[in-house]
Amino acid sequence: MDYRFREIEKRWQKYWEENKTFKTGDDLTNPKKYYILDMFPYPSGSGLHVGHPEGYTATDIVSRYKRMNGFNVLHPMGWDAFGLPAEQYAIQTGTHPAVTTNKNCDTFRRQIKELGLGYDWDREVNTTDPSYFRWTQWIFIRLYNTWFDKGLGKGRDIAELPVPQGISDKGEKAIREYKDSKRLAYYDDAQVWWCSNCKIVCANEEVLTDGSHEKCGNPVVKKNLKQWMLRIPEYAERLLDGLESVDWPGGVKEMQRNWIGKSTGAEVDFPVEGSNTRIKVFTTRPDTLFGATYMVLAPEHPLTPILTKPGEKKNVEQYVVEAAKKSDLDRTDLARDKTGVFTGSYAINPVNNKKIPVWVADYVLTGYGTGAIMAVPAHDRRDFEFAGKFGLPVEAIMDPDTRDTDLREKVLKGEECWTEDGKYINSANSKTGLDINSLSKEEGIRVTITWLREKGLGNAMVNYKLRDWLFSRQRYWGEPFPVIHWEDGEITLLDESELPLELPHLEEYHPGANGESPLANSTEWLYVTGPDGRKGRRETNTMPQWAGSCWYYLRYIDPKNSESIFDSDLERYWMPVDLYIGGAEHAVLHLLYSRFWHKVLYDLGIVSHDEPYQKLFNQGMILAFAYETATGAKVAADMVEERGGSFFHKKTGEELKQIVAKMSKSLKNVVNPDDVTKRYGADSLRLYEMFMGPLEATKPWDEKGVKGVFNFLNRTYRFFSDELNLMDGDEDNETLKVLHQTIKKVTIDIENLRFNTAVSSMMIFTNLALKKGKVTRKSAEMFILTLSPFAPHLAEEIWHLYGNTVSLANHPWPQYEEKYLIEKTIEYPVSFNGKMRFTIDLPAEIEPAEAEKRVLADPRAEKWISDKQIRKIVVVPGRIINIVL
RNA sequence: GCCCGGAUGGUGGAAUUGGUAGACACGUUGGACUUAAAAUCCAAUGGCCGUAAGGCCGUGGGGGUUCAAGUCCCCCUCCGGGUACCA
Repeated sequence: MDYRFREIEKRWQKYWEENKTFKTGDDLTNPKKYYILDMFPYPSGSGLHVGHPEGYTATDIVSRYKRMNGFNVLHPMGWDAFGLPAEQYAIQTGTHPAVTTNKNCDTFRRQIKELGLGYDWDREVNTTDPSYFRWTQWIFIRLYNTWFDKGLGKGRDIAELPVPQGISDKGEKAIREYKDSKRLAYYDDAQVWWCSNCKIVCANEEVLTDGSHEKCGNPVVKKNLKQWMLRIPEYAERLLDGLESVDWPGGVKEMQRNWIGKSTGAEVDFPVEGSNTRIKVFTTRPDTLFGATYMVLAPEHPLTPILTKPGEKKNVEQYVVEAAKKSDLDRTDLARDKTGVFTGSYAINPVNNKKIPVWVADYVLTGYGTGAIMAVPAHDRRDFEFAGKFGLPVEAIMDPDTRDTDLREKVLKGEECWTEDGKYINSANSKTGLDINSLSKEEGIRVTITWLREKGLGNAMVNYKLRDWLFSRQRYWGEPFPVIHWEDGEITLLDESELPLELPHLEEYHPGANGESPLANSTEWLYVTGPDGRKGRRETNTMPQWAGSCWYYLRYIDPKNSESIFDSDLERYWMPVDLYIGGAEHAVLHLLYSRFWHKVLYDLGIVSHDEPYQKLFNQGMILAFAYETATGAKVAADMVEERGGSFFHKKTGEELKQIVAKMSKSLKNVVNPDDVTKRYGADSLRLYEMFMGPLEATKPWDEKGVKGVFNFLNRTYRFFSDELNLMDGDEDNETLKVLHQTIKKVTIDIENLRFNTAVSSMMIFTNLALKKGKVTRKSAEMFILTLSPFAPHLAEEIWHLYGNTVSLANHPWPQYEEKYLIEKTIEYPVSFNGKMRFTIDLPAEIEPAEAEKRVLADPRAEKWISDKQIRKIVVVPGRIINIVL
């Protein structure tokens, strides 16, 4: 019978939809629950590309497998639908982003259904739906009303914040300011890239390396704008700790640790000569204080203008302007030339009372540490380069621990930099009373910190690279903040009962004046009057796209609840997410932000677990073929023709090179799953996505490869759908063995997310069945069940042909039996000096000594031994025999 | 720059996690079927030498550990992801 995949797939998709086959069970007494989650997509206008179904097919297979193993499965899908493209489209066409968004969601939903992916569509969420973002706003209010209690190491309600006597004495305003300084969400100036031509804030990626705006080519500068910020660094330690308990790829954990960037050290105050001002620095190496020969302030440091002497004013001001044009990446790039200017001021090094110059340089960043450093050029590479360039003194305070005498001499003379360990020298001062000479590094650090503390000059300190999270965007298409700015400067949040605060309908989506979002143009929405007659203005910023994706996994649990964010019993049952699959590009930001919110909700007693995602897996990216000329110019795929295995430009006839690149509109190499489904069917697409290679690998899409799995499905369908190929009675021994091997392999591979080898083992079984010509009905049924999570339409069809009247989706998973897998003999490879020469069949249970004897008795061994002395024979039971000559 | 990954036939990949390198596919070549094509089926297919038996080489490059290295260690090259307003 022909494999009529179009008809078959349509039939079963209809069946699943009508029977709600994949509806989540509501039996909370079933202890076997499995919450399996895909990173939900941004529904772009171009629809799905073949990269999306990769992860979705993987989770679908696991879902179906778990369901067949008696699990209560939660497997939902939704849309991360706020975002820039819909807004830009609105600016151009005036179409409301909600219209565009809904259309795109419809396309995505249709495409996903046509792939036979078994989601519970009754739980679909959409971040742009007011009934969803109502709760995003609700969480924001929670963040605003939470402070982090360092003593307890957890977030608490702001009402429980103890206000020091000195502050409460000063009255309401002081108390309010104190509380605001502790809230997890706060409103303050933050630096953003500003294009004065377009009058908008730019994303880093929109700023080109020469500091110009990608869209208009005009230079961008950094500008301070009032922004909402979240104090994620308060949770740094918790975010580090939590990584210990989750089953995530090591690389992702490592990236998160590095991103948090914990470093321990000390903060040290440097008095400024002739002033009461002190410069506070953070250093991981307080033990090198004796080597500090100058100081550096970040250009944006508040003391920069104050410490600049009149004679240096022009230089410094110009330098600060220039620095504002550079990105952090440019500024800290080790390979780049260091720049800086002298302020004219001097600080006093507290350990030896030496006068040291204060410079301004952009290799020091405001956002990290205190925005000022003490420079120890003898023992820090960046400081050494800077000192060399500007002729600043280099004083070695560490005798290098090296055998390279030449290098050691240079270091001691200040001609080389030494960042490794050594013995302290020149590290004592009788007047200040600090002496760390001859101590080890740890002791040096400890003694110096004790000394600093005693003198009131500093203290031990932990610093994190992790910065406050800039949580607002100057956009229309995002969640509005439930915030009112009153004319007297007070900020209040809406009451929960007033949520959701919806977006106003606009005629015009152009940005507002002075970098405000388009919401600033919606005067009716914007201005409010309080019950007391006080006038106020709503927040015009909206939340970033991260906001909706930070907690969507929680809403899936109870998506239609209008009373609360979700039901607690349901949350306790379903959380944590058992398996989360998505792209590695989200390794840090999304996953870190999401964990942060979850921990706050946990501290407030809203969720029951400290970590949201128990197991994480990153699927690799799918690339596509692209073409380039000999000079490396890219050629759009529709301009290329293939002739005899080579590729040529259709117009110029030039021979082109086939390369592998990201799918992109400009290269015209985007593969649409619809085209593949039309030609080969959804089961083929699914199977190919899994067969291409390991789920985590980056791999190129090759249409020819689809043919391979299509052939397999064709053969499988033709063989197993034909009654003539089925027999009653006992199964052939070889068939039985391979069948059970296949079930075992597929079972273990699904558990380990190794789908590519599962598919190949099923191919092996079908190939054998075809060779044998007949299999028993029982074998056929077991095989079809094994195949069903991968090619569900085809499997349901054959299952139905075998006389079953209900879907196999809830049929128990086939069990393999070890007794069919036992081998009586093992084919041992025999190698001489590690080179395999021949194989020998030996009983599986053979003793090593007996194996040795049998090998040496084999005539083929003679040739390799000849007259040589046998030095050793290694027999690894079940594996190999190696004879060392 | 910094952090995290990766590199195996003409191509995608497999390799019991230190034990026969190339499973399973694609492609190619030859054959069968056909008036022909498609589809399907059968066979061969890492490179080099050889009629063959067989031999030598071979997992990005260089070194090392081991009876044994694609797998472990050190150094290098190239490619990909992230780099906080793309999400």
